Amino acid sequence: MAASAASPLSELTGYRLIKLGEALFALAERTLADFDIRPRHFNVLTTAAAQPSLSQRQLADVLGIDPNVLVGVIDDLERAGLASRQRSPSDRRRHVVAVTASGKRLIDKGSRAVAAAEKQYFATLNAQERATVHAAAGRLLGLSG
Amino acid sequence: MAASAASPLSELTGYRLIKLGEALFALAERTLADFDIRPRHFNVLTTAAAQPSLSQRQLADVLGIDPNVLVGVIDDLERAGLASRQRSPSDRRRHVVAVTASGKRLIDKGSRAVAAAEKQYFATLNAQERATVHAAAGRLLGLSG
DNA sequence: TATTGTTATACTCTATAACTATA
DNA sequence: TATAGTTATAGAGTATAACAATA
Repeated sequence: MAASAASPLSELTGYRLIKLGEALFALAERTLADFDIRPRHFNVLTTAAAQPSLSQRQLADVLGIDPNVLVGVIDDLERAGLASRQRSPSDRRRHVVAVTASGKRLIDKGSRAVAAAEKQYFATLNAQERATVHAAAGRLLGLSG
Repeated sequence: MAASAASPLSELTGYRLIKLGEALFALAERTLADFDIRPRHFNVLTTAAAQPSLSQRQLADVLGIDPNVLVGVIDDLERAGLASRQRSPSDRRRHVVAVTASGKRLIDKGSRAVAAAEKQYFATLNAQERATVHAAAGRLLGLSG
């Protein structure tokens, strides 16, 4: 039993999942570092690409991050040539975030790399275990899929 | 499918588990706030209680936190009367962390509260799903249990 | 000289609230 | 006046390295 070599809390499922989340975030960070992009930036980029009509405010709402944080992230993405701001003609207060061709290529490459890293990380789980974890996490998070 | 209402990354198991970990950390924070203690402090306290002979350095190693951070945590625990530092007679450089009776009572109450909060949080999972998630997380983290 | 605990420092991240420009 | 984006500021958290006491 691990309780003598680690925290007694590691017998709690919630504690394990907190640690697992931290480990997976670190894995994402390492994996995406090969493409000079951080997880949050990659998340913003893929979401903007999937929903090209979103304003910064809507993007911030969808991703659950503060609008002022998004400013810096999009600054970085613009500087790297991965996305660009475009004023909405109908409401000139709004900035619609457009992903460049370079940004889309990075999404493709990054997604493949992250999926491969995940597959390796979860290699000790069989197909059924992995499906259960995936579905259970989705249900607990209130995702419809 | 959730992809149109959230990040496309939410189809990745790793992304879901990162978000799940964040949600569970927030749940632990809210639950333990009733006892005026934070998750990290509770973790240090329970580990020190389970292994009374550990020095601060060993405690830091076991919990994977920096020794300088542990200083502040133990300061807080001492101030709250939950633990106390005791110099090791055999090596006067070392501080062994002793948990007080009050600290042990808090461990009992806090553990019950956290377990109850978890049980409710995982209520939508059946017994087998929950067992699979628990075991899978343990295996991925390299726990022996 | 090496190690334990502590302190000091700087850096990152985040949260809040002003500020501008548009509506 | 209200909202979108931006900027400024302060606070929390963390990481690194210097430091005093002990080995």
